[in-house]
Amino acid sequence: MSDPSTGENLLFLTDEQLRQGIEAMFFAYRGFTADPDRILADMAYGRAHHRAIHFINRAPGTTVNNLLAILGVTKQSLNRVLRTLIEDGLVESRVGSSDKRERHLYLTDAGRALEQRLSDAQRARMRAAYRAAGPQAVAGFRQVLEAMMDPDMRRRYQALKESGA
Amino acid sequence: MSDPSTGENLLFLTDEQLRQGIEAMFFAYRGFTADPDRILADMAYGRAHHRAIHFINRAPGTTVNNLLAILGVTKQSLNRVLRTLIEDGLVESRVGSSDKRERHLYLTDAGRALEQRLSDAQRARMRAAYRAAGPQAVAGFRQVLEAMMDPDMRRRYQALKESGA
DNA sequence: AGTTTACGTCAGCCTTGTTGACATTCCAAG
DNA sequence: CTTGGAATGTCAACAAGGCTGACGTAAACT
Repeated sequence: MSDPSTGENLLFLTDEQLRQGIEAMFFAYRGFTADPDRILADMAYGRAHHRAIHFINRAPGTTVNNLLAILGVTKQSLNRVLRTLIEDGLVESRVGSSDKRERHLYLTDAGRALEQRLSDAQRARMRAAYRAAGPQAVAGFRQVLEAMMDPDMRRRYQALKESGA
Repeated sequence: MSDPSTGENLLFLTDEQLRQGIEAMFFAYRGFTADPDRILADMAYGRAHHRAIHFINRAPGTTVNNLLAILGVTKQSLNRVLRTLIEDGLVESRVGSSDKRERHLYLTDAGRALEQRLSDAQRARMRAAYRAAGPQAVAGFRQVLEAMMDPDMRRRYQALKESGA
C-alpha cells in the first residue's frame, strides 16, 4: 500500500492526479472570476480594473510601483487602467509627502462602493465553496495554493495576510 | 470557541479569511501558468494554444463543439487558434465518419511532443506543491476547487476525471 | 422540402498585455 | 551645485485573444 522507497503513499503524485489538479485549477479559476466579470461587463471595466481596485482597497496609500509589482504588469498597462479609474472618480492619486515622485493611491467613496459590490460577489462564491468543503479542506486548499506561488509572490501574499489579519 | 448558532467554528468563513483565499487564488494562478507561458513565449503561441492542446490530448477525437464548450470561448476565437495549430502540423482535424459535419481533433506526433513539454513543466510545479503540502492538503485543495466551479463546468470536469482515471 | 446543426470564415471591435522612446520631477551622492 | 538615477507619466505602435454579427456550406433531421 505504501511506496517502498519512502514508506509513504505517493499515489497522489501520479501524473493522472496532477493532470486532474491542473484541470481543477483551470475550471475553478473560471468560476472564481465569473461573478465579478459579469458586474464589470455592464460598465466599461474589465478584470484589470478589478485587480487594481482590489489591491488599492487592500493596501490604501500604496504606490504605483508597489501595485505594479503585485499585479505583475508593466507600468504602461497599469497606467491605462489607473487613468480611467481616476478620471471616473473611483481612485484618488496623491503625490507623496516625503517623496514627491511617488503617487499614493486611495479609493474614493465611489471606488469603495464598487469594490464592495465586486468582492461581495466573489466572496459569496468563495464562502459557498468553503462551507461546502469544510475547514480542514480549506486549510489544505490554502496550503497547496501557497506552495504553488512563485517565491516573491508568496512573500507579497504573506505580507498582505499579516497586514490584514 | 464555537459558533452558538451552529455549534461549529465558522472562523474560516470570515471576510478576512475569504479575502485571503481570493488573493491566494490570484497569486497561485500566476504561478500555475508561469512555466508553460515561458515555453510558449518562444514560439508564436499563447495560453489559448496551450489550453486547446491540453484538452485535445486529454480527449482525442473530441469535436470542435465539445472543445468550445469546455474552453468557454466562441468558435471564432477557438478557430483562430486551431487554424494555426493545424497549419503548423500540431493538430489534425478529421471529418466525422458517422456525422460528416463534425470535425474530430487529434494531436499529431509533434503536437504530442509539445503537449509533453508544456505539461511536464506545469506538472513539475504542481508536484512540488503537492509534495510540500501533503496528501491531506491536496484532498482539501481539490474539494474546494470543485466546489468553486460552475455546475456545468463541474460536470465536465467530473467526466474528464472518470475518462482519464 | 425545409429546418436545424456543425463548422468555417470575413470583418470589425475591445481589453489588456507588450516594447520603445522620451519628458519630468526629485532624491541623493559626489 | 551638479549630475546620475529612480519614480512616474505619456505617446505610439503592436499583438494576443476575447467578443459580436453576418454569411456560406454541407450534412442531418423532421
